[in-house]
Amino acid sequence: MYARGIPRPTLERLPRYLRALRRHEDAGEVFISSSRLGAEAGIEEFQVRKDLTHVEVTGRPSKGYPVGDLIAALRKLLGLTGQRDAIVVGAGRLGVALSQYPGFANYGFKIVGLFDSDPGKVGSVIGGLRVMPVDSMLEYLSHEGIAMAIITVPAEDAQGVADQLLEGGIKGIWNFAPVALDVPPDVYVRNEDLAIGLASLSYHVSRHRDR
Amino acid sequence: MYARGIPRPTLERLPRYLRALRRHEDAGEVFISSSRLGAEAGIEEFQVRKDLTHVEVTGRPSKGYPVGDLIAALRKLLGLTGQRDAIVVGAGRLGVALSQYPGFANYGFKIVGLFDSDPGKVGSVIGGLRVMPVDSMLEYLSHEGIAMAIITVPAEDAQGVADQLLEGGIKGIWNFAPVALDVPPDVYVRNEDLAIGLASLSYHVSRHRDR
DNA sequence: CTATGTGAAAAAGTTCACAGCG
DNA sequence: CGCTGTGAACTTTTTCACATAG
Repeated sequence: MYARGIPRPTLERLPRYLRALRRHEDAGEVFISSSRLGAEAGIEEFQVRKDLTHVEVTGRPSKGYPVGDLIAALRKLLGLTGQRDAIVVGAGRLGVALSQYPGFANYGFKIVGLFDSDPGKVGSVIGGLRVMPVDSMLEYLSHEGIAMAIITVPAEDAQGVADQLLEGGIKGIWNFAPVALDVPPDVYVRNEDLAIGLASLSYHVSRHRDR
Repeated sequence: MYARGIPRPTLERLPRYLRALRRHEDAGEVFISSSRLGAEAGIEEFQVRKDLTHVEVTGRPSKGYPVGDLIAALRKLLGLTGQRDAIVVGAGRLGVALSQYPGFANYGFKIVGLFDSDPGKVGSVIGGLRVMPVDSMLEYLSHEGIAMAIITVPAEDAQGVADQLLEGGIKGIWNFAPVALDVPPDVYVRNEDLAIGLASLSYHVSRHRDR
């Protein structure tokens, strides 16, 4: 019912509801129950109801939640209505993959700039984006008013890049470099160390063997 | 002190300790304190100590934790000593990026197979890996005894791929397709919807604007 | 009779504070 | 002393159960 201070785990689940809801909208369904929504998102139904408590939408007993309204409310809540442009710093394989990742468009996100420090990469056009020199990043940001950036540079360069992003007014950083970034508290950093994903698989698989 | 049932958040932090510890080992340091380790991993020191409770290593008052022993224990705990080969299904940009991601090698992980259903991709060699047809995957798995797989195919193909992986004896799946997979309970699935990352940034950035 | 919304209970995880060991 | 290890307090999140609304 309120929009502030949503629990982190809830926040991670909201996009999954949104995804499932869109399929229902496409199918022309007007209401969806928490149990149905949960089944599609892989989440328990009472968790769904609890999560939706944080959204400005109320369900109807015997019917469920209004699909269209819920989508609109989730989009608003997740900030998917405002400025959604982001840049990628680091035109390696991962940076390139992310800069063209089709899944982002589904949420209205657009990668509008791709930067690299390698002169051999700068100037080339990758998937419709021209690779720009990192040196020009600050100037670029000062013109464009972009709030989100993705870092896919090597660990040793990440802090330097982050410093420039901050100077350029970036308020949210998705950091794929395996290093802890030092930023002021008003800037949100989401760390995504891909190796942790494999390590996690590895742990579970090895426990599996032990049994 | 025990190795079973480690809390999920702890498990996600262990690889970060491992990363920091290796830097210390390289620097020739024999002991490290929880405060130092925490600072490098970006984690509070009491959290570090609590987490290390789950590891078969004990620190020494006034000195800290033995770096070498701790590394060995973490590696063992995370299953980084056994079979660490994995395959990638889906040779799109993301699949290719992951199949060559240098960060995996740091943990001893190796991507040994790359599969795709597109005949136009099959047969080409990408970063030393030959793209193999998905049709041959089951046979491949039955020979190789691989336990981990990464799915980067489109959402609509993901369940079909997962079914084949299960049949091939895969016990851990890292799923980048934005869909909930249906698998038996003894198979571990880690879902990684990249759009959630951007949505999360977006939420925090938009709250930032509101203030 | 079905499905929401929510207090209350339970579980999980974090933080603290400090006893105790080298 | 310095730094670990951990019980206990606290906080957050999940789970449950059920009154309530259409």
